[in-house]
This record gives sequence, C-alpha cells and structure tokens, in this order.
Amino acid sequence: MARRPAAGTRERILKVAGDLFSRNGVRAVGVQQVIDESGLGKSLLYREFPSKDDLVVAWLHEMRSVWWEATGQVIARYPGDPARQLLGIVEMVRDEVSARDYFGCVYHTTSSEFRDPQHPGHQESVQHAREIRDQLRDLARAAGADNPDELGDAILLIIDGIYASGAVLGPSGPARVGVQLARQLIAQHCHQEEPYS
Amino acid sequence: MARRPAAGTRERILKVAGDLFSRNGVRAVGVQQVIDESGLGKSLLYREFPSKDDLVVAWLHEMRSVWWEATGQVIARYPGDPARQLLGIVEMVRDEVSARDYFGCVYHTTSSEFRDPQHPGHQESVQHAREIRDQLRDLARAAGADNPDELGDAILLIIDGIYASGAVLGPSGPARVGVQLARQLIAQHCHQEEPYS
DNA sequence: GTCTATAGTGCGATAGAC
DNA sequence: GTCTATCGCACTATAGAC
Repeated sequence: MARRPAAGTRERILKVAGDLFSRNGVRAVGVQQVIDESGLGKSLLYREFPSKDDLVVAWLHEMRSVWWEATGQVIARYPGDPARQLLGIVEMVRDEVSARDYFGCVYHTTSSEFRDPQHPGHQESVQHAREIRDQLRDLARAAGADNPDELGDAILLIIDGIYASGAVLGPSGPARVGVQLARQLIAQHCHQEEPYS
Repeated sequence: MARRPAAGTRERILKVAGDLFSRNGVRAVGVQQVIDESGLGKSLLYREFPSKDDLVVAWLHEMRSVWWEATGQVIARYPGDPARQLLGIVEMVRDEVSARDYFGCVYHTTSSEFRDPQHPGHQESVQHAREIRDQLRDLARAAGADNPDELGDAILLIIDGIYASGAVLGPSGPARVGVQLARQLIAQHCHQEEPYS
C-alpha cells in the first residue's frame, strides 16, 4: 500500500516559511532554509508550492486573514461603538509593534522587496492596503465623523507610521504617541466631549 | 607620462548605484548591473568600493546629507519661525512622496532589507532616524511647544506614515492628509490661534 | 541534482596622456 | 614609444531556484 500524505504538511511549511519571511525578509530567506527548518523534503515543498512566489503569496494571504480576524475581535469588543473600534484597532497595532516578534509590517516590507507592480507579492500587499483603507473609512462613517474619508485616511496614516517607525526605532520611538494622536483625532471628528481614556 | 585617473569616477558609480538601489531596492540590484549601467569596469568599482556593502553605506550616507541639505533649505525659508519650519519639513516630505521618482523611504526599505542590527546598512538607517528625531524635537522646543518631545515624535510619526503609505498607495492615498494633520498638531501644541494656511 | 545568478578576484589587452 | 588607468573577460566559490 502507498503511504498517505501526512496531514498538515502545507500548514507546517507555511508556518516555517512565514516565520522566516517575517523575521528576515523574503529575499534574505532561501528555499533551502525553509526545507531545512521544516524537516521536510524538497519534493514535498515543491508539490505544495510550485514556486517561491507561490509560497510568498500564500503567506501574505494568510497574514491578510490574520488582520481581519484580529480587527474582528477588536470590533466585537466594543459593539455598537465604531469610534471606539477605530481606536481599538490603533491600540492593536501598537501592541503588535511592541511584541518581541515584531520585525516590520509584512505589507510594507514585502511590497518594497518586490517593486514590480506585476509581482504577485506586490499586488497582494497593495490590495491589502486598499481593503484596510476602506475598512477604516467605513468605521469612520459609522462613527458619524464629519468627514469619514479624512478621518479614515488619517487613522491609516497613523497606523502606517506606527508600523514604519516601530520597525526602525522600536515601540519606545515615535510609535508610542500614535494611540494618543488617534484618540484626539477621533474625538475631534466625531464631536466627543470626553475622549476615551 | 602616464594616463591620468578620470575625475568623478566615484561619484559616477555612486549615482548609478544609488538610482538603482532607490528604484529597485538593494538586494534586487546586482553589482554587475551597476557596472553595466555605469559603463565602467569591474576592477574600478571594486577599487572604489571594496564590497557591495561599502557601496550601500556610501549611498545611505549621501542620502543622509541630502536630508540635512533639504531640511536646511526649508528652515532657511522661514527664519525665526520654528513652528513653520516644522510644518515645512512635513510639506517637503509630502512633495518627495508625490514625485515621480519616489519609490519608498531609503531608510525604511534598507533597514528592512538588512535586519541584522550589526549590518552597516541597518546601523546607518537607525542612526539617521535617531538624528531626525532629535532634529524635530529641537524644532518643537524652539517653537515653544508644551511638550516638545511629544510634538516632535508626533511629527516624525506622521512623516514615517507619509513615506510608508505613499510607497504602497501613492500620494493620493492616506499620505495626502499628513500635512493637514501636522498643521493642526503644531497649532495645538504651540497655542497658535490661526494655523498656517 | 542541475542550472543560473551573484559577489568578488585576477590578468591580459587596450586606450590615452606624455 | 612609454607608462598607467581602466576595460573586458575569464574564473572561483557560493548560494539560490526549482
């Protein structure tokens, strides 16, 4: 009888590759390294992911769903309060950047590593950014902001700033003022007398 | 007697390499490509820059002096008005990101391409970021801000956001709200009744 | 395992200033 | 012609994709 494919092979590869990509950047990681650390054979990896690009795209796609999962939890924490949800997302980003295993926003770094707009890794990154932009604008609208597009974009600007600054100077750099900035902005745009503390 | 060394060789190499690095990222550019596009020989390049890392560091160093040059000009445009100088720097960044040849902040992208804190390209990037942070905090202090460190950091957060967001979604993305955000913040921290228009 | 690419080395050929 | 800066190419070693 033939041996059955082990379950979870794909997930295992993706986890190992994702950790390496996140930590070191995509171009700095060789396929051989993924093979070594996953303890699997080369043929198995190439059966699951025909090329390194496929591996990159699968990883980015997974990170994208992690974003929606995480922001979904934040949103659920403040039901019916989109202004607070908006702030909660910024707090979540601050916490990400403060974590020991933060090495830079995956979408910023990957789109900068692959600048060709046709590259699937680049497209995936831009698509993710567009979706987040819409998400924040929608929340700002739901929060009754005077100008929801302005507020949503300002929040995304702050988020991008926290990610970028945090990658270079760490969480105690300029990234630390992001949440306070967002709080003020939200209060101002949504006419809240007492901003969340 | 003998042939004279051609003048400006080093500058020529640096210009070609810098353009390629800026546009495509460092890891995506091979030394051979620099040689081809500069029209020089390999031996000459390796005489001026013993390794690719040396080339990268020289380029980053040059970009660093470009920052001080450019911000110096902005500051000179508003003598005795540090609050306006601060805003002018943000406007300058917005203009950089809006230029056709903007491909991402050199310090964000290079430090993410070389994450090893010991790597000279990484160190150069972090050093540059620290210096800018001090520069902005100093300006905020000179502008009489209530809390100059907070204001300086907030401005740097916005700058980093403009750079990062601009690289992914272009100047018409969230980057476009950066200047307005900075204007409000400066006015608020410096008790200006009428912010600069 | 195979094929390609890349960093870096070394040397003979050539081009140009005197 | 002499002398040298520089080119162009061949070469090694290593790493990477597949």
